[in-house]
Amino acid sequence: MTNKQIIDVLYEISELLELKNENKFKIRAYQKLAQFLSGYDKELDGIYKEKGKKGLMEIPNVGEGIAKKIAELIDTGKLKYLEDLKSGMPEGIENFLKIPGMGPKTAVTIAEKFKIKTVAELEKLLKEHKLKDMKGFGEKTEEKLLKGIDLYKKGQSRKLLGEAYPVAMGIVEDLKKNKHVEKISVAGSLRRMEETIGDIDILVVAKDAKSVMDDFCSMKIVKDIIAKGETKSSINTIFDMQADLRVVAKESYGAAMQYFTGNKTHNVLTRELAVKKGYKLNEYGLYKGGKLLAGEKEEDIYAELGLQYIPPELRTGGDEIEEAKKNNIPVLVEPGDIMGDLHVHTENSDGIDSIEKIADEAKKHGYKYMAITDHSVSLSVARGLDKSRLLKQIEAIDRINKRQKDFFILKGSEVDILDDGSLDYPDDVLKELDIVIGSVHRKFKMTKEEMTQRILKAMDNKYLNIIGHISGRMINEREAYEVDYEKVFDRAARTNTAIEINAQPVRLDLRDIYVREAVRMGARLAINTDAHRTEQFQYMFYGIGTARRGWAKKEDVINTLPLKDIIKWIKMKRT
DNA sequence: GCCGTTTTCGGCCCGACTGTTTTCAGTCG
Repeated sequence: MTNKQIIDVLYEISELLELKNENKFKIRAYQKLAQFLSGYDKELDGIYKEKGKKGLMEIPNVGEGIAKKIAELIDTGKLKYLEDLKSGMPEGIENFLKIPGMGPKTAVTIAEKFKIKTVAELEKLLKEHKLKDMKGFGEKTEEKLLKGIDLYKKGQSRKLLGEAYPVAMGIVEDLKKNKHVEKISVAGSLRRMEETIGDIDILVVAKDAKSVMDDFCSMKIVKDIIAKGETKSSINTIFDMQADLRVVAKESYGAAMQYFTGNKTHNVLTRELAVKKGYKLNEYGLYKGGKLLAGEKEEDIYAELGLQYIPPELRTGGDEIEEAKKNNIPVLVEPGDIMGDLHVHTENSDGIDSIEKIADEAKKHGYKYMAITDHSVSLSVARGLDKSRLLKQIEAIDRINKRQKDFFILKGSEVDILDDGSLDYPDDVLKELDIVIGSVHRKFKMTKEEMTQRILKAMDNKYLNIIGHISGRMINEREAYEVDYEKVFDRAARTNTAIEINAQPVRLDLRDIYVREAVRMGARLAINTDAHRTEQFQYMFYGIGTARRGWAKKEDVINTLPLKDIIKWIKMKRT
């Protein structure tokens, strides 16, 4: 049983309890744990099989009640408690909760009164105005729910970080034109650099809030206005993403940033900490009695709570607050630390730009080096290079390198890791290269054990320096194949092989929770864009965000090294 | 249902906006 399956069950229970109008703290207990587990890098299945129920109870937010349920789930694949909850419910009612604007109260009332099970039936009722006579139910509510059903039908899957960020930046640029805007920033999951984004949160400091609200609600990309108030507005955009704007006074900017950046659990934890100290924390400031202790700067809020500053990417409601108490938050890797990109494709395989153009672009990004890593011979769909084409490319790169100072192109390849773990070029070809990435591109459906052995064997090749996009996942498109990460990281640390954080928005692979595990185990990372055109160099930003979410420091990442040190590092494995 | 420099019971974060409410419930983040 995977963590994800358990997390889904926990959420399902919390939804059903909500529908039953159960104690809200009980509901929160399930949600809290579900959220905690989504950032947890250990497999519950393994913990239970090794240490039993007791082991489960060592996990934060797991007590006796839930430990018992998880144990039953792992043992039998089923949970009686959940089935009982479901059996007392109108069938299909959980779907109603997925409609924006529809909460548990409305869902239960409607389902019970009209005996309907599907969203289609609900839509029909709404269109026939059958619900209008219900208490507290007017025309506007009817309209709101119909809009909600439209959104539901589109399947509001979360957008990729790389899709949402440019939209958010567009909004920021638009709003900056308003002369009342003193400060503006993205917040929420975007600022936390989550791999997928539900909606765009933007925070503004302005004296004339109304004028900013007006501008926000009349932007070209506005599809419809969900809410418009004095300090808060929400819109739907033509990109099928919701955007929320908050306007606060200057003295509350830090408090508001703190409040709108943390995920729900992080915020609850910080506010609980405030209460324990006899303070109150809200989006306007940290207060003791009526007195404002901190508000303008985010840093001050954490300091007054007795915490080290917690970077946005770490505010996930995991153990970051405990670590901040102990001053254990590391200095995380930053964009300025990156010295070069080690995974780039050219027109010679499935990229579109020439080596020269790519090199020029890399220099513009302030890089000191880069690696050209086209595909290897087996990957014919990507026009992988055979030996003679690869040797020709090597010569070409040598010629270009002779012409330039202060920038160096490493001759590389993204070599296929074949089914048996051998590499797609023989060693006498590999040794002509400066750097080698090994990637799995085919035969994803192996068992976990087989896939792990395949990758371990590849790492034992002394010419292999980096494992590329290790899980093969494509967010919202393709599931990751299973790998035993602990074994891979251990081997990586011992063989001087780096694990890639592939910065393509659809990949972000190695993902955040495993980055942290890799760092703990002493494996090095390489943050690469896997660019197939020069515009994709900007993806580096997303890769760094993922690294930061995994608590990675500059020294954990090989492409923060100066050229001579990275060459030294590669040679270490070859000798 | 979890949790404890307020330990085994009694707490458990805080506020904005909307619709239809004549004082507030429901939803959302």
